[in-house]
Amino acid sequence: MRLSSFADYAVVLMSAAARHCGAGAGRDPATHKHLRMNATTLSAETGIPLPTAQKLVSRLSAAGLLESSRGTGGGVRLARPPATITLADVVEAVEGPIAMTACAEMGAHDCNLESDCRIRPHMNLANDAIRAALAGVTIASLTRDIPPPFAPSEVEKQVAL
Amino acid sequence: MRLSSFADYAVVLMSAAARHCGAGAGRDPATHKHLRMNATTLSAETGIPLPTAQKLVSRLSAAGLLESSRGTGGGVRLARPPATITLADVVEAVEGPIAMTACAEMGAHDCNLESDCRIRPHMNLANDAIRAALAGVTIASLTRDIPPPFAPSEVEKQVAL
DNA sequence: GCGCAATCGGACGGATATGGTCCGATTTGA
DNA sequence: TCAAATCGGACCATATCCGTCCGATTGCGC
Repeated sequence: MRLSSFADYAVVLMSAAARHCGAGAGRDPATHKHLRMNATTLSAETGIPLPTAQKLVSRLSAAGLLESSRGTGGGVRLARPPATITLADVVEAVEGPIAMTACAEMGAHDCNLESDCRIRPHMNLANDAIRAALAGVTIASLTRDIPPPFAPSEVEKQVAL
Repeated sequence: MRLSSFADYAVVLMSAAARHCGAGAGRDPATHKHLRMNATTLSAETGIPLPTAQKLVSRLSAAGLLESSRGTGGGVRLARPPATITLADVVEAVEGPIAMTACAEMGAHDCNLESDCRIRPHMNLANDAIRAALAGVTIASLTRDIPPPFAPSEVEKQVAL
């Protein structure tokens, strides 16, 4: 009943990305510097190990939450406004569909007594409630509240910052 | 974001136990047969592998959800009325405290920037919502609805019943 | 009072999934 | 055209979880 550390990291990473470069923010015409973030920058800022950050960027891009540009000066940026991205989106991007029981998954019909299952509708109800809870929190809301520059939710085994 | 198969099984097992022997149901004075369920019976009825069912019984007993009696004719029964046992209780019994992030756990203070964490309160909010969703479903509600004698929620790799 | 049988309880080993590391493919800028 | 920097995917170590087994304990029958 705990989300994977990947999902946890993903939330932190998306939050950091939202703080620096919103959707549509290409490059600053004045400074001519890129507003995009790359995996290295995000890693340094959040404390997430670089390889893990790269993997997360990859998955989040594949899920359509980040837009990536390759080559020199490339990087990633949010594909949508932070207010339209929810925790449910992020979690599903890295962990797959939110389904507490295997029953609840899309095309899963492995349950041998599926038609007679009494507790399944209740499970689905709870499942929907959980998804709604996650969908109620947007990335935008995570960037508000407290000023400090960075704030990893958990960097347990990270000794040195 | 999926609960372990242990937790899934535990729900099925508790549901089966509630269907047969409610709290306080000792032995039937007429038939002189025990109303208690043992791990073997529960296993046969739910399709849960016997060793796993034993393990679940053990954990659920330790958590105070089941009362176990050893020796010949022993077995287990619900420690409380089914209406007072929720999915949250069962899940916590077998999976530990419901905490999406490591931050949210009881005595976890591993986050190196704990005081500055901006997303933690939001996570806790979502966490509470999830727990509330699970706490809203009682074991008693799982025994209603549909008549068939048994109904495992998922017995994926179980070929023969 | 004693032995037996049945049960719970904990310990061990294998398997799956996760997290971390590395190298190659691709693209932009000079 | 060359070179640098980036994303993308493949590989391996680790940890957790699941399934199996054996021992400890208790109550019944003799």
